Amino acid sequence: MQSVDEQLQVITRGAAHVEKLEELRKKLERSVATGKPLRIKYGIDPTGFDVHLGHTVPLRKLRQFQEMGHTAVLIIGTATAAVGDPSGRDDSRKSLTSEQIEINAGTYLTQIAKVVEVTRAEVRPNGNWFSKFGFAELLRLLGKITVQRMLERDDFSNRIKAGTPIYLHECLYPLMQGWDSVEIQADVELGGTEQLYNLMVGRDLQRDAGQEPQICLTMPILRGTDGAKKMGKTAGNYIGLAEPAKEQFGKTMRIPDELLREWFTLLTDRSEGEIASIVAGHPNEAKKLLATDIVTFYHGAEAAAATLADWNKQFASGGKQDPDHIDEVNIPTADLTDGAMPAVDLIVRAGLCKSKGEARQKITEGAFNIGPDRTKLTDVKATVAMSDGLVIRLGRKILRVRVS
RNA sequence: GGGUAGAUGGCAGAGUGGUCAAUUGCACCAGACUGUAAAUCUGGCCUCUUCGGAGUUCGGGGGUUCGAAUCCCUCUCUACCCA
Repeated sequence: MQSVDEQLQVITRGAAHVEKLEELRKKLERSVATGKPLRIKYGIDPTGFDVHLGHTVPLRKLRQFQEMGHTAVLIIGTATAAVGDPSGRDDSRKSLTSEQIEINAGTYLTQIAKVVEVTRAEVRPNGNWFSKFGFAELLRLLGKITVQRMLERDDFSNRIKAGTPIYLHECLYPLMQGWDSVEIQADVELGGTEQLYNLMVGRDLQRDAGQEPQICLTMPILRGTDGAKKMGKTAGNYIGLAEPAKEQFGKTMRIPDELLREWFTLLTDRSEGEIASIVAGHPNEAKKLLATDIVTFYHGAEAAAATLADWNKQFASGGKQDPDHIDEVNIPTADLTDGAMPAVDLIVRAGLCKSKGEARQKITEGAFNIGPDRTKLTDVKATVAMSDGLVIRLGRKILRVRVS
């Protein structure tokens, strides 16, 4: 096991806040002395299907704890998902049915496994204890916190000001999350900065239950590909762990330059000094490196190299070439007339445009071209002579047609 | 329980009987420029179209009218105020 100072250095890298650092040091000292690992809690609510890079910020931290020999405790919020976390929200969450939650929980775990060693972690659905929770226990839990304290948090006071509703059950959420900490006897809980309130409730409840309060370790919120909003499903600015290498790479290349440092810090293990020198260089090169790092992590070094090669081939200044790996679309011969097809139909069939009208517009704009010499079609009524393997392009999208 | 104000395209938000497929902003897509970044400019952004138009839209349902997003009835939902 590494020394306390070494561990502290790893733990605090990239972290936003540690509550409290001194207590953490004590816990680590004891752990090193006794050889007993700390219990590191991280909770995730299965509210959707995609785990994205934003989630990986605390997850990566959890992995680092694992690498140092501590125990990761993953709380799957099967019970809390039904309530919905009000943190950082300006409206209430839609509650999910238990079937949805069940399905989501499964897909979440397989995705999380890309970051954390799930097989070595304790996985605890919090429905396990909340389903047995009695009304008397609930009342006792509710008695631990005042309405004033609940309402003073920013999320709620903003919503009160804005006039958006706050439902009573949402107030239950922090208590439930805090109770999870008691159930699993957490030493440290990880979360985004917006989680601080919820994490602190855990401390209170643990103290109340006669346990040593957990350390609250918050990580900065990762901004999404737009560089403005928090990465999330609703904002549509996220990169999913399950996305293909090409998508992850391309999306990373399109992030604003200002995001580079933040992303390097929170999404890679590179040292601060290394990051500083990378960011000082040309942003385009820095982004390629970042994109390669990310793709390597989720798809392996080989895939990353291939994706980078494709990228360079397609976009490197000078000759524009087609990448080696192009997605394919199948067109049955039966749909062709004399071996040809109207360009407009082809574009829609290939999924490059949503409607024929849009396809016409794009053709007029000169966005559509085909074949090895990039013949630009500008006539809305043009037909395309179809041959197997024909490459069609619309803007930055590129597809190979398979005729069968 | 009583009262008031609302529900318009992905979001915000105009429109209050015909000139409304619905101003505008954001987001989004494409073109030019570039580093497929940003910024900027241009075009587009319900569907179909023989490019003349045509068809379905303004919470749901029903009605008035030659004609409704706009008026009436009703249902559903939401916020605010009073209790």
